[in-house]
Amino acid sequence: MASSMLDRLKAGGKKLTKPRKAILAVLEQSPLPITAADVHDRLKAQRKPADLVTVYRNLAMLQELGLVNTVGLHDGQMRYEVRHGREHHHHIQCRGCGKIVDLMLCPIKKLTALVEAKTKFAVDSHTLEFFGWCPQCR
Amino acid sequence: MASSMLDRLKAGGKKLTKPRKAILAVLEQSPLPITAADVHDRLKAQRKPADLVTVYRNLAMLQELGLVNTVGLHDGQMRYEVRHGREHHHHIQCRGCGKIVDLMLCPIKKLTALVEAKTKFAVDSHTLEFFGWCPQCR
DNA sequence: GTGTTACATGCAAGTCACTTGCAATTGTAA
DNA sequence: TTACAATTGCAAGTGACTTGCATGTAACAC
Repeated sequence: MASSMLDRLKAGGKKLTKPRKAILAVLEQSPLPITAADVHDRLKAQRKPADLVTVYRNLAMLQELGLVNTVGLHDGQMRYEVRHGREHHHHIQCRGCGKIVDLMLCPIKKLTALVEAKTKFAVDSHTLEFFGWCPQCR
Repeated sequence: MASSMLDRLKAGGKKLTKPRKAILAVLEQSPLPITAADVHDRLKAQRKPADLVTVYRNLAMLQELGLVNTVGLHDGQMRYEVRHGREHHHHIQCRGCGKIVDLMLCPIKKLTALVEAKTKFAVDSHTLEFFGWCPQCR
């Protein structure tokens, strides 16, 4: 696990419990954003089961500390991905099979100043997700 | 109500019931996307109450016919806005008070071809929402 | 090591947005 | 006016996520 993550946990007064370490490991092993239920299932598969509530609480905590990003794809559940060492990016999801692919691009940075000028808001984040049909499903 | 909406309903074999007309009117009167609960409340305020289930079913139907857009802002509920006569656009929401403002811009069209080339997906839609702090809340 | 304590966990129950089953109602077109 | 399919309202169900609370356990001091 990246030591920066351990440092951030320590700085937040968080303990390194067994379930917590297992949850972090699952997140780090996943190249794509996954749901709380996914994390729960993988913990069970690895014979390190933790309560789904514990998963939810840890994901919320990691998000507050800025260690994970959330990805909402409008299918009624949040997905989570570790932030550490990864560039800001977006995703595309297939409407057929649900497959998610990373898109290592973001055209929004240049736009933020324009949005701020138009709205007088202080913009602090944005979401951008694409939907369509993957090669297998179209 | 825009006659195109009536035409589309008719073409879809839909009846023009009283609750349905009232729901459409509420949507058309709202300049910003609103939730099913919002629609339900406004119907009650207008003395044209309809069951929340009826609201949900009509919103789903209108979305299928392409007469309304859905807007997901990651607060656990969908919002709906009529499509008729409005350009494709996005939104910004205040993290403090929840206020939503229309952003009449979209930088994504030009990007779609690039995304399709990179992923081999057939892109058919995208979501883009901004979050920040409005002038009153920051 | 032992003790202390604040943070964490697991279970049960609760919440909230949304959906489904079904009997009763109502547009619509013949 | 009749007939039938679409629609509605109510009740109950679903699924993601949250909260309350008693028990468990890192982490730090001794």
